[in-house]
Amino acid sequence: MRLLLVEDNVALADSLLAVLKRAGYAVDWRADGRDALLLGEQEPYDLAILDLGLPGMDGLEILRSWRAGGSSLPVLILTARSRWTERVEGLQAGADDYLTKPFHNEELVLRVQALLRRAHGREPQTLLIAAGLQLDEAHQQVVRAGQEPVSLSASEFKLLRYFMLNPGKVLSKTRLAEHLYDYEDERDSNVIEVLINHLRRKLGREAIETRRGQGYVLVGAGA
Amino acid sequence: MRLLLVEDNVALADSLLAVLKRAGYAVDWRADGRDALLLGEQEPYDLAILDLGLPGMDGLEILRSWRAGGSSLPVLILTARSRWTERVEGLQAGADDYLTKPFHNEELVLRVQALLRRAHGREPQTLLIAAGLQLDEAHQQVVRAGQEPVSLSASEFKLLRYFMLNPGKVLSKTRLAEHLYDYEDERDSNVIEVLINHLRRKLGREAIETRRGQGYVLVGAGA
DNA sequence: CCCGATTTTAAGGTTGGTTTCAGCTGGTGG
DNA sequence: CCACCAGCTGAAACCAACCTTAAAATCGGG
Repeated sequence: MRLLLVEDNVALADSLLAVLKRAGYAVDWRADGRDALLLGEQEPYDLAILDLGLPGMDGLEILRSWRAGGSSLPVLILTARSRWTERVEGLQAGADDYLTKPFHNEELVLRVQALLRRAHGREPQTLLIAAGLQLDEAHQQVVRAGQEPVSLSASEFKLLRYFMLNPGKVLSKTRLAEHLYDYEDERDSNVIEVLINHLRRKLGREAIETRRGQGYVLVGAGA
Repeated sequence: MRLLLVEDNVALADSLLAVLKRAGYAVDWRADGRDALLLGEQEPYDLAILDLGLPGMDGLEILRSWRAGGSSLPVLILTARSRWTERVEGLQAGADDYLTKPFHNEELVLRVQALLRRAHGREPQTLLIAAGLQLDEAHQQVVRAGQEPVSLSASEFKLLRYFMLNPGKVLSKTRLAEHLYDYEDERDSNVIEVLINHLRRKLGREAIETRRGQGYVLVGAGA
């Protein structure tokens, strides 16, 4: 799988490069819009990640230009939260998905995976399986092996997904909070505790163990 | 292994130098940011340790500059007080790990080891092995060769880790206390004795020997 | 704009880890 | 052999982390 990353912020680009490579993709990076435009036409990429605030040539122009040339290259757009009207424009211009900054690395990888699967004609398989649970991204619900589906709220879902991405690991409250809320403000609250409580109610008390002073673990296979 | 230490506080730098050298690394030290920037570009270091509060040029700038130049030098960041926005910036700027001051010397050495291993493609192994025990930092657990994992409380764990970092050595109660509690007031209590008692209960009575008037030793391999 | 659902805050209760304490044990020197 | 001192140990007291519940704020759809 070969990706093209178009991003002018060097620091961010570097970090994304690292993440994507670790996720097993070959990634080319361009900071300049014009370069990217050409590259995207010439090289057989499987997907492009496009930042909208670019020097030289705007991300949207690049996208429109590709689409005008008949390319169906899957495109994931990165946009700052402040201007999410861009998102609409982006989708109209032919983007396949978008992600607002700041975002979490896991989120990006998930989107990329989903897009690639979709591009390969497969149903974007959205079932994440761990600890005896199946998590269905499309319907925001969870199923325990052979039981009724459980419906979760948005944040319960996010939290559980993070657990399922790290099965068996001890996750600190801080880390969970960091993942749930796009970094920024430090929170002094017990939101996480409350959410854990909700999850335990819905999944069974034993599903999540607490390791005092360290964090929580989603426990294995379980009955 | 050759490290670059960038730290402007002379006292701290001195102490870190000593620690790192004792751990078997060759270390160059620079207090000035600009110097460090150049050095990091010119010399083939295996890892850099970077303080964020620097005169001349900020640690983050240095890091960004290195990354912009294409360097993949592993970087460990030191930051005061868990001002975690700094930390996020740091990681985004391409740092590989961070440590908040104050920290214990052993902690630093452990991180450095982990980073070096990771940089060499190995799984960042978190298993500390000594005296027939395996100590797993990630899960805060201890396993005796081929037996059930033993669950330890936070302070029991810290104490045992210190023993395992100094296998076979006689450690005085004072020294253990110093290590357990960030060098504050001299305590007149038997906390250590109590903790030793707990450890003996969980690991077996013979695991720790008493040297009357001197301290304790974690005893060797055997049964 | 209103209503129901979700998210966040707040408060009090519970649990379990840490520290202290008091009495005990056993080695050591006189 | 005794007295003393370092260390041992169980239990109480204390404290911080965590749980739980409910009410307040916020969000989203109609």
